[in-house]
Amino acid sequence: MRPENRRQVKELTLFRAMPDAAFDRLLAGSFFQRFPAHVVLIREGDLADFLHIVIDGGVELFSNWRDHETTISIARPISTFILAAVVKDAPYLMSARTLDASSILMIPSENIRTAMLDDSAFGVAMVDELAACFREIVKAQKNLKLRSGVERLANYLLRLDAEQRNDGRVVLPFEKKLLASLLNMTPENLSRAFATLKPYGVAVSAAAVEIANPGDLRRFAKPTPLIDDPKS
Amino acid sequence: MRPENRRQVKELTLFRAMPDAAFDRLLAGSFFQRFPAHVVLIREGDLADFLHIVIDGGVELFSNWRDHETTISIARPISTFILAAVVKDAPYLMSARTLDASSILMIPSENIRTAMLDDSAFGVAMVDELAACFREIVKAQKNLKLRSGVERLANYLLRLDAEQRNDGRVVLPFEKKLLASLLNMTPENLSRAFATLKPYGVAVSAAAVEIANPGDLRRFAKPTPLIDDPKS
DNA sequence: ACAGTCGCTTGATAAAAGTCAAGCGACTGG
DNA sequence: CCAGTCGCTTGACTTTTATCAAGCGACTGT
Repeated sequence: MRPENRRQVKELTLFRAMPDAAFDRLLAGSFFQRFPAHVVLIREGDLADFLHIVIDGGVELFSNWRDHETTISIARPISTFILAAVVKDAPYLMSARTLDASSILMIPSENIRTAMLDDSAFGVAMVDELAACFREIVKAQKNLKLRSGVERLANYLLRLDAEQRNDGRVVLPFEKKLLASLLNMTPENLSRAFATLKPYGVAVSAAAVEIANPGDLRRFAKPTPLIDDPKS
Repeated sequence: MRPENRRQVKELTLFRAMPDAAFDRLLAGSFFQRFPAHVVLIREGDLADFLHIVIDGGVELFSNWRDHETTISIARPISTFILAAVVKDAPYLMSARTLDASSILMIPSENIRTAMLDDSAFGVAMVDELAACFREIVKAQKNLKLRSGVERLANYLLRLDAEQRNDGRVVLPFEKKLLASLLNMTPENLSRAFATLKPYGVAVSAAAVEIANPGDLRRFAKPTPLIDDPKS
């Protein structure tokens, strides 16, 4: 791991308040590793030996049941994933695979748990992180239960537009197939959902999406901070 | 609040390790209140002033968007709810209403946050609680995204059967209307879902459900600990 | 006792989402 | 260069789910 990466990780709210020496102890026995795209990092049901942190690239968290598979979320740098399994010392509930070539830092679960007991500020940071994760997934749950597929897509596009701030020109950050799985629809259905949004000024060509008039789309999508605002 | 109630709350994993004096400080400024059925305790979007704990009765956590409403979860004694909003000092993401006549203990958010800073063992307990909540809702998400309505019902019945341990005789703990909302279907559809399960030995009469042969239902429902086991 | 409401069920119908099949264009490896 | 694969789209069709309407029985308040 390059010193710059160490610095980036240390900047996470989770570790920011930690004394340098404690952070070094935390990292003892960690691995920093580069993986190619589409490598499975974690299989659901396995025991949570390591806390994972995406330093570079991207990771898909997904799950299977019978012959179905669904994407739960996408982890982008710099962020942790599967924190909850680590603190509970329990089996992972989700699998994880790299989206692109990615750098991953793996910290032994044991280190996290002991650091938490030693350092109450770190405990507080963990509480904060877990609460944030919980709220994210509650929003995802509401999104899923209260909205139709087309509505989920419309609101997703508005979020991208807000993130990318490029005046209605949005580029999808990954394959449509994956987007479909994240939004809980089939790829065929996603295609049709884009077509449905055409009258609201949405034009797609490959990964580039143009939102002619965000106001129109907004009136259709009816976003609310209690579902769509990443903070809050 | 009766001394017995205090003892029950103190028994929660969240508070168990806390010294008695600290627990008293935590409860300073708390309210213990009885509410009739169907009273709204919390409105989503409001600021999280209090941590709520169900001492008796039951509470439905739900959410609205446009003209839709959905149940996110049910809180039964003795348990906390909306913990995440409290620690983030953020708006509630869900509304809450009593299901039956209920006793609720309300602890000022501020007390929780200061207790967390003062007492690192309490911080650890909070981490544990939040991680458990997170894992619960991840399972709910998988349940929702990977299974059909009938499959969700079948697995729900199996869980009730395991909880109630009454040899295939199960009693639904609340109205079918609410169950439908929890399972993300309409009441009409829930009726039909019960009918669909008839060939697998499921017979309904009002709130009483008889599972003639749990093995049959199990083969249909294909439960997995990674979705259906409340612990794990 | 009675009208009124409410929870639940059933049937008919409509809308949403999934499946199957085909085709197109981009990339990939021999 | 070419065959093969893969992501994506479109069309036809099926299945699932929601909506609308009606009816039944239990409970409620007058």
